[in-house]
Amino acid sequence: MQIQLPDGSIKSYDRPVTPAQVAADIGAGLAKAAIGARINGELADLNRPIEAGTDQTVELKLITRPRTDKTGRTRGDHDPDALYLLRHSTAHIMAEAICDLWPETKLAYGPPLENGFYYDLYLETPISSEDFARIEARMKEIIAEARPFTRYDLPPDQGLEKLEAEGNKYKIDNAQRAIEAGSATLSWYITGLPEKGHWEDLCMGPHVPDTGVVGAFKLMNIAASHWRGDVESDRFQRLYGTAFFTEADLEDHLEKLEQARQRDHRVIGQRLGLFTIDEQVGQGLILWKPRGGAVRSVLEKFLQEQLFKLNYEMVYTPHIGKVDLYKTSGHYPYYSDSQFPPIQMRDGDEQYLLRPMNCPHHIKIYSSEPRSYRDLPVRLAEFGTVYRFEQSGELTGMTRVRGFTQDDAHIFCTPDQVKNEFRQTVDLVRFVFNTFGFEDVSIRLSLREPGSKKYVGDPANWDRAELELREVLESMEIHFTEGLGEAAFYGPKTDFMVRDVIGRSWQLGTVQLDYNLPERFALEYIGPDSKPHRPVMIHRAPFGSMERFMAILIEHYAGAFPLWLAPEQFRILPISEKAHEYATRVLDELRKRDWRATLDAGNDRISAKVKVAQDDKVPYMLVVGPRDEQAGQVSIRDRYRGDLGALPLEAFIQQADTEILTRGKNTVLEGIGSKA
RNA sequence: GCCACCUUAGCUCAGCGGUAGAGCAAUGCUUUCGUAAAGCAUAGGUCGCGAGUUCAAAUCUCGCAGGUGGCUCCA
Repeated sequence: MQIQLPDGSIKSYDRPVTPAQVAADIGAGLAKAAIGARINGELADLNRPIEAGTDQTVELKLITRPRTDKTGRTRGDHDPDALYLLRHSTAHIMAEAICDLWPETKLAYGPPLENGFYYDLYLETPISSEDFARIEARMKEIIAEARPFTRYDLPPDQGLEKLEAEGNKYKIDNAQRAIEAGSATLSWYITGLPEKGHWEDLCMGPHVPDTGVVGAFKLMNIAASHWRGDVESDRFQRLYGTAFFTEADLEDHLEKLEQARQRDHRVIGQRLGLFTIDEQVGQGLILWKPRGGAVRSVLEKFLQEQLFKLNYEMVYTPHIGKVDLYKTSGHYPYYSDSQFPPIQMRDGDEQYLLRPMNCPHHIKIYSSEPRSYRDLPVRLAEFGTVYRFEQSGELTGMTRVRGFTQDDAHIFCTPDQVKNEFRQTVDLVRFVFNTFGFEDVSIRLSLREPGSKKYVGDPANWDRAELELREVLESMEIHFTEGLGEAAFYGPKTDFMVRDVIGRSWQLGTVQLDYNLPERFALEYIGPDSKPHRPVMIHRAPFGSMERFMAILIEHYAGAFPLWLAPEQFRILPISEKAHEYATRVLDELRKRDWRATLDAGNDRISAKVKVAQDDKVPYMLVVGPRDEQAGQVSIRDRYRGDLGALPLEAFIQQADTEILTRGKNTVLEGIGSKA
């Protein structure tokens, strides 16, 4: 058997070996550092025998604990494989500790995650975060014992028999799934040695060699989860934790989490006075304060400018409509659970609904007059506010709310025009995202779940729509993932997803293809043959919703909006009251241009004014004193670059104007560097 | 909606059975100052809301509301 190592070198063996033995053959240092392996790409235990015929070549990559620097931090990037093994094993250690403390615990499932691990378990007694210290203390004991993880395998029937005898239905379920997925055996891991091991868990592995490898860990939080993700099924307690090879790495991780918290749009939104939520107004209802409103208004103007270039037309429609409208559209029968209940009129049976979507209103504008094929595409745009009754536990800041404004538009076009219109809207979304410098955007083709009853319309239309979306994305060479069951109820869509500071993924922009609503509303246009034809609709929103986009934008810039977006673009800081008159003249000059400028007329010292303006993340501070007044200049301070020196007021205005018009591509005094 | 936790001054937080505190912000006065916080003073709180236990509740118990993290959901 040939073992090929990542550097290309080959070692030959005439008998089965384990990665541990290969590591030992290479060197004592490697043997000590190794904690697992990839055998032909598969993650495996260090002591897993490598099975192969004599003439076969096996690729082996040893996974080692990281090298650390003087401070005990991992050097370079963390190895995801090493952390995966470590965290998986830590999950077992936590599970053992919990079973020690609560012997009636029934374990279910405990995988590693990107940043840690969790274990789902069934236990009547609620575990609270106050119990974490006890659990952690027991875990530390297990780690101090440096007990080996020892694997053993049983054939499926014997294994199931054993599990039946133990009576844990969740593990039996796991085992049955493994067998269905084609597992030849069922495996257990003993934390300890077989002859004296006292704790074991059904587990596919792999694991680190022993519990002593875990250098640092922390239980993070506890949440409810459900067996097989089914709300009706048994409720688990899910404990989240994280683990690293060293204390310093763990501390760095916790520090990063704390920094992320400081970037959180809810923290910054409060600090910078961008928005507020009032419980008397209602959960999930955003009140945009003047500074947030300033940003939003720039965003809306920016987008409208783009839309006019693409021949969109603005429309305005009310926030409610009769229930019957939504029966026709399909919203009411299909999604009544997630809508605010209907408004019942005093007399008669009439009911109105707060609209969950804007499309029915726009459809009625389309159908309010006869349409010719010559008029198409018709592109109707509106910053349309919609209301959805999201579950209370789902609401978060500005990212998940109950009332929000979509930068919505509906394109009505002929079947021939679909691909072109779709391509154009995808380009628009990409242009928007590029403008704000979003780089970590993933694109998802959201398709229907085969066999589900969540969708309206003719399957043939669905097939056609899904195929068209796919073809356009491929022709544009866009990399995308597929999301089965993520489609809208009326059609498939392309979603643009970004992550927030906590790592949660949110849908922002969306482009949706819809053959069904034109059908349900019997929309028509007259074709060149003088006969009526059915148009196709594209629903699209580049920002998605103003609220969610704003949230992501706040986090993206950590509240430091670029000049063209900043709620307060300039703040004039007079050195003393003697300069107030000149400062006011400067202020007037900026405001004449509709720029968002303020004057700090307080009697603080200049350094105090600077500090406050820095904290408020104002892009440019204009320091003015007698010197500046005499020279007709302003002393410019940039929030990042500090004191940029002085410029004549007119020259500064010109440079700032360029920075605003180019949306930050050219900044004031760029490249000049030296102080004036 | 489910589970755990949280809710004290505008903000960040301390107090955790004996009747409310700090820093920052605010307001006033002094200072008139050249690039990340000058000094002094004043004001500000039914301790989320409602019950209960107790001689006594911000503190203990229960209910409700809102928030945070997950789960589920997400047109």
